[in-house]
Amino acid sequence: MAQAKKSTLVLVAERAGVSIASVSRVLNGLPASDAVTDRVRTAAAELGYVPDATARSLKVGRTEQIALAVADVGNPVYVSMMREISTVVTAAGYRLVLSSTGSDPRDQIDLLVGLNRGFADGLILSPLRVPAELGTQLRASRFPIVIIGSVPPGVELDNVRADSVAGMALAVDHVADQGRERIAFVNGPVDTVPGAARRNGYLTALRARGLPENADAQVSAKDFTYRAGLAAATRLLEQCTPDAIVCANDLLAIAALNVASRGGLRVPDDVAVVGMDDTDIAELANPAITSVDLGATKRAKAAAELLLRRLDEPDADVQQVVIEPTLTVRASSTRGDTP
Amino acid sequence: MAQAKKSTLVLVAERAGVSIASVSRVLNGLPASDAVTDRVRTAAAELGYVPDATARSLKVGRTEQIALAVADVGNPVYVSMMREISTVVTAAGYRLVLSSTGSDPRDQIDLLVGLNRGFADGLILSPLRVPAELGTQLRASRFPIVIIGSVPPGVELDNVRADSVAGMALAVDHVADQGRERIAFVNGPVDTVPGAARRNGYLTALRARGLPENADAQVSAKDFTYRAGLAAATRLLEQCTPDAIVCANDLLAIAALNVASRGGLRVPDDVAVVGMDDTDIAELANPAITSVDLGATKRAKAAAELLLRRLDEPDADVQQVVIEPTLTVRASSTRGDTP
DNA sequence: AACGTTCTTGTAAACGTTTACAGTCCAGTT
DNA sequence: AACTGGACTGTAAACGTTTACAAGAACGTT
Repeated sequence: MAQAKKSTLVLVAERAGVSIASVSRVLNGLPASDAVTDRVRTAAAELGYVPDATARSLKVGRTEQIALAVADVGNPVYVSMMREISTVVTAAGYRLVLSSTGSDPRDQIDLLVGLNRGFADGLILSPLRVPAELGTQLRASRFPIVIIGSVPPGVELDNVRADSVAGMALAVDHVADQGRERIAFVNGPVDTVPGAARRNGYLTALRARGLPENADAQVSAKDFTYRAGLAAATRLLEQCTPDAIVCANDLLAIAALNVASRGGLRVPDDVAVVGMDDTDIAELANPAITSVDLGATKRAKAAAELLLRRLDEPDADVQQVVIEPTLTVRASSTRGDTP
Repeated sequence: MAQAKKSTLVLVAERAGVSIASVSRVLNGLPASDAVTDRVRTAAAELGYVPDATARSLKVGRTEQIALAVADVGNPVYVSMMREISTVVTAAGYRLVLSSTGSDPRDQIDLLVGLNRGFADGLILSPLRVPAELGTQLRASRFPIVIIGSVPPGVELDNVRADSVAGMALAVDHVADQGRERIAFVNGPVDTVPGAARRNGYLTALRARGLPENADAQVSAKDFTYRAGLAAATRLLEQCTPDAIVCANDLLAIAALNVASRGGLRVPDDVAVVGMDDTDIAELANPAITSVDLGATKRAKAAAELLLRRLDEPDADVQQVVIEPTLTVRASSTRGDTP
């Protein structure tokens, strides 16, 4: 039935009494006489022959692998992206190679030169930070790359983006519509791409609404994590008394929620909390957290499809997709009549 | 500086005026004269030469890739395992290929025959369910495999296991030591490997403690998810009034926590809640959830190291590692004086 | 001065496929 | 009977490396 030795085309060919070309043809469904087809099929089955992926890759110039690089494999947003990308690319017959680019910006560079070794046919990259050298490396790549997030200046690549400004507006408008006016903001690090974008969105939304910007009502966690969020939210509530807290992240939102309610504030009656990304954990907070979905899975799906398309037609026009955010209202922001 | 065409050994050799063998030797650090070394180095740099991974793999018979197969890329436990495995194997110079084996048991089989195509040098497999055919396929594999979880009967493979019985005992003893006697259990599906093991652990712990088994105090969620947990916990609290709820999972635990507190029960005063796996989310529940760490990251690390070791010495003895569980006590189970 | 060492380099084969090309065979034409 | 064409099959060359082997150079030894 199955065996422990590896068997090759020539073994199958010998056993079937044909040339290796014929074996290859039969196994790839190219035309062959019934007699040869039969002999090859049974020989291959008897030997438990499985074609070698590496040899095939070398010959046809494709690895059937797609690389995915995210900053932190553990982050819930990336997790949902990974899951989505994984299903899309495996459905298309590709394997997924996972690279965690960590916090070291050099990792991204290393990855890109690594990509030029040809271990994958294409790359989906979601950079947290965008150092200058990344741009030059991106431009020098021989392989298709699609970016989740914004591309460095001067780089022409397929990319898919969230609309942070619209997302923040959704959050701010939602609580402002309830008559809340002291809308605070718990951000992540401002020197990251999402951190900068969300800060910009928050300020724009405030301005559009005619609400004052108040420096005391803004804090930045030193990370997009729960721990960092606890510290930031504590700081925030020491320096102001908001009636709504908008957060750059669901983890930060849960932190804010817990700090607030442990501090004796009632959520949502005294203060509303709104998160962002609408990850699974938004639902399991108590009360469940209203969250702006920036379309992580949609972005992931779009990115995967963009890459697959470019692998099909390498010379197609560069495409840019923007995913519109949506608001999922839950108990943390609905006074009185909880849904 | 960098270029868009792929350059090969022969291009570098021509430019340096030496043979491809010399280029290969220089680039691999084998002895060569200073003159040749210099010429090759500069030629390679000028051309932006990067060796082709596929060709190298074909020649040396290694892909420098390790495959990881988990049931659900989205599950927090698997996420932390992934993260750990990712760091260990990349530190050792391997890339990580991710396969989600989903719920379809055929996926695992497909993966194993796929592995025989040689796209990876080894596999780390964490099967949720273990159909009979999996055993025969595992035995037939030409490549090193390490199992996270228990191995099918008759299969000799490196593996690393959690000690569910000890873990459950930790949970049950913890609440029983507080004088709680009506200790309920929210499990996941019993037809899964962890589901069965945890159920067994719960019953064993109860017995060891001299506590009665009560069918009404046990429910199984149809999934290890929060949603399923809500339904199961609701059912549980309709059919009994426990003073402690032990859960097979942190997600299930948070569900139980929320159902209980929304039902007017005070946690931990009226009822203690204990989770399992000690994932990140245990900490962000309110109150934070006491959880038994079954050592997911330790298991992941051990599995990765086992695989690396076997890749080094293929004929080493089969090794089996058991990770001891630990209990992290948090607010959800500590009456009165919260830590 | 001839010889053995040692060090360096080139030639060529191999890894396991795919595929262009040429050859064979056979049927159908003229 | 010779010829054309089609359908099939085999030969051999790639893909880009690594590496066994042999050949050559440089050197010290007798």
